[in-house]
Amino acid sequence: MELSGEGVASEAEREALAEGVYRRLLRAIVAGDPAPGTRLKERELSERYAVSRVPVRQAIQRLEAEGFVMTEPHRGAVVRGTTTDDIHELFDARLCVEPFATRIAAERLGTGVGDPTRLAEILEGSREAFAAGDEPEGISMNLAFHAEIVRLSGNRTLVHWLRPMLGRMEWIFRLTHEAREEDQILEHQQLYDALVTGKGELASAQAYSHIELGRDPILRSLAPYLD
Amino acid sequence: MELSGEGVASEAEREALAEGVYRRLLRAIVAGDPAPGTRLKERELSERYAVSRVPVRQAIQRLEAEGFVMTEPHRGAVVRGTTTDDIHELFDARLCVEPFATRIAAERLGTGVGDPTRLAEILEGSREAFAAGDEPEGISMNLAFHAEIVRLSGNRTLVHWLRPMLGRMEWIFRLTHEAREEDQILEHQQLYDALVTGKGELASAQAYSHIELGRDPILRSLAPYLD
DNA sequence: TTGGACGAAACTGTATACCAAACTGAAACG
DNA sequence: CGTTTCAGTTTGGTATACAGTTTCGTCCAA
Repeated sequence: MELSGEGVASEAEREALAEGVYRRLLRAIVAGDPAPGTRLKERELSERYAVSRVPVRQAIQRLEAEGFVMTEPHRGAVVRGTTTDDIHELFDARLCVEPFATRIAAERLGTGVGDPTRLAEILEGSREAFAAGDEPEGISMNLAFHAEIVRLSGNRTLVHWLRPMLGRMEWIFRLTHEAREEDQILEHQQLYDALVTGKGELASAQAYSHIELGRDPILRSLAPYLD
Repeated sequence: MELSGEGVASEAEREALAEGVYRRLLRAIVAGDPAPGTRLKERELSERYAVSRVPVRQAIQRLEAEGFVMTEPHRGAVVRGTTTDDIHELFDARLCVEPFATRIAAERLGTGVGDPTRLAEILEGSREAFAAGDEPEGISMNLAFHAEIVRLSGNRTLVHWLRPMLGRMEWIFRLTHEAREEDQILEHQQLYDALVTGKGELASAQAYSHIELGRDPILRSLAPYLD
């Protein structure tokens, strides 16, 4: 399951080297290897990935735009730590985008615009992954479910906004193992039902509470990792 | 009135050259000089701005992340044209962010968090600018009003999302002269009153209808410029 | 011993030159 | 008239160099 690069196909193969560095670096940061606070040194990275400094800088610039690193003049990029406020900000931002996108997606699906097939496949896939005990795959699938809903809203801007947030969510879930597996699947199923039957208001409200239900457990589980 | 660079001070002086190229290029695009469809040639720009290709590429990358240009592999960046769908997408995205941020800002202000002074100054400034017949300044002020509300939500992610949208709004207003001056000022005043008295629900609803009221006039005025 | 001044090393920000791959457009050809 | 080829242009990427900052360790002095 490829998390990034959905919906914005043109970006996928663009600028191969910088793209590759970005992808590997993001994966590494999400995995926690360059720990928060670590300075990302251009020369070091360019040697590690066997490219010149240019693609490295492009990748870092993109990571900064998406909020994963912070750069200061002449001091380069450091991996951003995460505070309680950051988590709240993340969840608030999701509450802003996802219920809104869900309503639009439901209204579109209700009038026959858009195809919920992929959404159903993802939902089924996450069920199978968790049943098989493959937590990482289940997490990816769950996040892909959210991404697919926003994609079904047909608004590329919202898709664009969601992507880095899902990266942070992946980081959170991998760190905490706080997947709320059964609850999530149940809520996703209800959300799916409301979506495909075109019940925009209901679907939106369910998306809202689904996100909000995750906040406190995550804040508790994440507490030891927060700055 | 500086439109960009509010709220994210650290980005202001960072990477001076690339920042300058970005700023001048964005200003030029918003002004319509490199018309939509124009290819942005790195060498040409680096000569025009008397810098090397590196800062130019950084600026272009940023413009792409914010949606002002589109790049394809080995074909470089072209200024994005605007379609009717783009306008709808822009307004939908604003409807997503601004009412949400407005509610939070109102609730914060209602509990004494945050300072509405700057908001009041901006509102007064726009009134004066329009009274003095300075339309560009009035437009900038009006957009700054929206930016300030989102800033008062305290959510940097939302601020980050809003910035490029205001750039596009500025482009639209300068092109169409569709400022709805009196209506805008009146609606802004009502919005301000609801905000400072902590009426989150009301303020949010007013933000929503304020944005929605602009959509149709703009679509009509903008029709000749759309692809 | 501790505090601060000093200097070298490291790193970023930028410029320049260069190469390969890909695209473009026009001429040549069937 | 349509297709193909080919040279020029442009981007994507690399290597290298250098100035300005920051960082860090050392050394001197109180």
